Amino acid sequence: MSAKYLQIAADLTKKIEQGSYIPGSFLPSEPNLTALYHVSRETIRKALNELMLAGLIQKIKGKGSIVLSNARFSFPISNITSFDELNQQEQMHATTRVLALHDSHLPINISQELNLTDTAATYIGRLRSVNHEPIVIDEDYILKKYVPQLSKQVAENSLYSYFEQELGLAIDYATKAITVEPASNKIINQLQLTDTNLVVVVRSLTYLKDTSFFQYTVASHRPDKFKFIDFARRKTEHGGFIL
Amino acid sequence: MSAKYLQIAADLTKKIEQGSYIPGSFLPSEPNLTALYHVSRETIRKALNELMLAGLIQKIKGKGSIVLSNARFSFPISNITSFDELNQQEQMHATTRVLALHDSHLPINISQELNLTDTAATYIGRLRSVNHEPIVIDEDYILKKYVPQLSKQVAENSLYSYFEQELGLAIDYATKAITVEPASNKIINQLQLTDTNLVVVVRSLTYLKDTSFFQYTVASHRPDKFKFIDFARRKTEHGGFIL
DNA sequence: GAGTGGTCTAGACCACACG
DNA sequence: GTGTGGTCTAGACCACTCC
Repeated sequence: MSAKYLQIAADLTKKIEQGSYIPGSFLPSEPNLTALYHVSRETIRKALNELMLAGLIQKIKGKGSIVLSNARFSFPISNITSFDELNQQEQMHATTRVLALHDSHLPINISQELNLTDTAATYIGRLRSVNHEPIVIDEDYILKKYVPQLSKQVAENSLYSYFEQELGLAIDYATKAITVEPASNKIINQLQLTDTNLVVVVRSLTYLKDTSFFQYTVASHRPDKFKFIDFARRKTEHGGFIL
Repeated sequence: MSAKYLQIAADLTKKIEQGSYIPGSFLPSEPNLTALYHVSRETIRKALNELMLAGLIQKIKGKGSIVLSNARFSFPISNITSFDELNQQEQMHATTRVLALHDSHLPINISQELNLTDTAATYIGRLRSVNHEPIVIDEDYILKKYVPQLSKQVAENSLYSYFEQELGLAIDYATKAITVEPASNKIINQLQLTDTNLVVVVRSLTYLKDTSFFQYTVASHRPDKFKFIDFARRKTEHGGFIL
């Protein structure tokens, strides 16, 4: 049983997606939602705040909460969604081929930057394809400390669901960097690049809820298949924040 | 006079940045912060939530709020920060050359997608350079409805500070899409690309606080100079959200 | 003035971590 | 058990929008 405000947020999200609330129109006012859901106003406000963060609504003081549209996240890297979860959402026919799976260590620059001593890791190399077109090469380093063993079968499916559901690991946040770089010949061949030697590289450092570092990933995307969509709210000045 | 919780968030942020609170250590507990700042616990929690969103701390139930580090946003597209604001933050010597400034209209695909009729806009083309190296070509379409006139002088400086401080426009959020595409010959020349014809294209739709569409921007970056860094929290399943 | 969202309070109960 | 963060309440006052 999750928190009330999350249930309310999920319910409102569903109603927006189903069209019960039309983009451009206003949601019921906070006092009205308070009555509808039989909760206090602060709880309603927490729920609406979730919709704000998701870019689904915009609140206007003195007027109300307006339903936004166009907020389509077709490749939401910003939410740590993995390839397999995307696959299900986007209804595309994707395949994953495991190219390598063996014991290894974190790259030195990473373990140095993070000040880690226990760098034993499992290395996984995977080629993801959509409709028989190679899209991205994922290279993962997963710390043995948290995942001692990994099978090829798991690697062919979703690592994240295995980590979370089978191992009970609580994945929580990540820092990601996107750059464009020349690819190695190996990757050029694997992605079947012909016109260019450039790939989009997304490097991720993933952490657990207890802030321990857990996984390093380098994803090399075909540049013509890469798309990243983001919703951003403007920071205010002088130490201000998003609201 | 901004809200208490924002002042507290700004104060805590300052103390983290100054090193009063060390990465890896815990902040004072919420009851302690309540006493320190003489506010209620919910107000403290709103402040801490801002630090969470900014990736500065991580809260662990039953333990406390731990100070994170490593979260360095060297090119935070995800916060709508503009080139000029970045310039000041990053201490780099940057120049802006205005290549074009004339009346125009929004591209048809944009006005159709957004269902706009009043598409009169000012077109601005600008070349941004750092240390005499061309980095990015910005092409802006700014609706005349909100900004009837624009001078070359304003375009050479920060459009955003002009919009916000001179015109009092409240810029609030944007959707952004990042792709990699072949560039036109014109842009290839302007960015002095030699090894490749690919550029990183960041398209932005910017909106005001009242949800009215305001500006369309196409930024074409030299691929070797492009970097995007992001901090992301994991979405929970079944309609769940970030927290 | 009536209705809206923005902020804040003082208290309560719960779940989790640790000794 | 004690301390921590997570949630929720019922009320209050303010600023803004619109009539």
